[in-house]
Amino acid sequence: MNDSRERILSKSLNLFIEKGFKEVTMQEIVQKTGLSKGAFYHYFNSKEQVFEEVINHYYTELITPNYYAFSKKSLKDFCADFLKEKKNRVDASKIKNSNKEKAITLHHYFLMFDAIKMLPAFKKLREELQKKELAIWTNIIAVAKKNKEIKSTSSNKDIAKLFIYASKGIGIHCIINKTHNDIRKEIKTAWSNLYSMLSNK
Amino acid sequence: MNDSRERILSKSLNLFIEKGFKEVTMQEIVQKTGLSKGAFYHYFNSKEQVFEEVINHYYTELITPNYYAFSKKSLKDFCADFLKEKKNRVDASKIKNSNKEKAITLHHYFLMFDAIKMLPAFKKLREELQKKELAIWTNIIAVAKKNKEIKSTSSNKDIAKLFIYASKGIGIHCIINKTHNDIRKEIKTAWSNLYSMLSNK
DNA sequence: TTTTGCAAACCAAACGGTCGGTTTTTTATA
DNA sequence: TATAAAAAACCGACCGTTTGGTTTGCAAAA
Repeated sequence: MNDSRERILSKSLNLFIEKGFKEVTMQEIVQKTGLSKGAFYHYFNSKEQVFEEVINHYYTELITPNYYAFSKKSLKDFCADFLKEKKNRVDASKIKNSNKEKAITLHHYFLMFDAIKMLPAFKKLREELQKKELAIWTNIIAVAKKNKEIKSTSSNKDIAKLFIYASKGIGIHCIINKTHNDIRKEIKTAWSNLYSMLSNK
Repeated sequence: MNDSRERILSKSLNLFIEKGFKEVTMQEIVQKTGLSKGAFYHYFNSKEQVFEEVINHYYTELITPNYYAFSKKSLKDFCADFLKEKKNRVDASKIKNSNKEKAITLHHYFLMFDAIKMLPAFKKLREELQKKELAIWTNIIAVAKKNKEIKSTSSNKDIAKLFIYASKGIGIHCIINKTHNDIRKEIKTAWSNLYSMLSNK
């Protein structure tokens, strides 16, 4: 693909993450890319269009887990795989975008909200991903029950939800309080606590 | 207090909730209030100032739980009280502001993020509230352990976190997926699942 | 007569976007 | 392989609109 075009996409993404869609001005985009407004509008019809492409090309894959990498036999392994895969995914997107940021920040959340607001397709994708996530967790819980890895009177789905909700709660909590570096650790301990409550002690 | 001034505050709040700080324009504010720009700037120095006052007077109390209303003896009661008090609080703010909205929406989150970004005092307040929340949960968990209401090898704090994180995860999850009406129900079942996992069955 | 409450006209700056034109690169042809 | 035509890449002045904010003036209350 064209070099300048890619440059615009890349620089725009950084700006969007930094400040959100509305707060980024054309001036800034043009300035960061080193191009002119004319050049920009040669490649894109509008600011909205860059945003949409940026979200589709970059952000979508950032939030899409590769479920095939997860263990399907042990809940304990599944949890570990989940965290590992997520870390890899985030790291990969950082490298790809040569972003110096060390972690997902509150700004990433803003951007996701912008995307949900502005792009119905993205919103739908997210909803489907969440359904899939719940399904896959429910499945591994069922397996773990059968294997006697855990035991509980709660339904598989309800247990799955506890794992998911805990991680999400930790997510916003750490991001809002700018303790991003603790996210993985915090999720790990939360999950292992849940696990020990479920395993027959 | 002056009538027009209050009117500006009230209408601005609704607009801020609907669209977020940046997206609300002066035009809209004066239009909704039925006043003129001159009138607005007679009472306020800037858009930022209204925002700050709106957050301080209305939003702060919306997010501040009245912990005295909670049971200090039984975890089960504490959970119920927590949900009931939260409902009351949200309802009260709705009545006060004659807001027709049925539930906290994604926009409320946006607004909170705006407030965190723009108002350091609000950010601090939130952080303190969260610390307090964790402390009070940890305490009730300790009590419940002593009472043999629950039993677990996990630390009180870790268990407290599970309850808190679950509710927060459910919060964003429901809000993003526009299933606001399920929040209370969802939290209830999540907590009761946690509870049953902790109580000696 | 002074202060309060407000309206309307007004302002500079910033916004996203356009447009006429120039330079650079690619392609076609002789 | 030289050259002309065409297309793609690019520039920056400019446009109309909207932004948050100001100024002026005036009617009514104090």
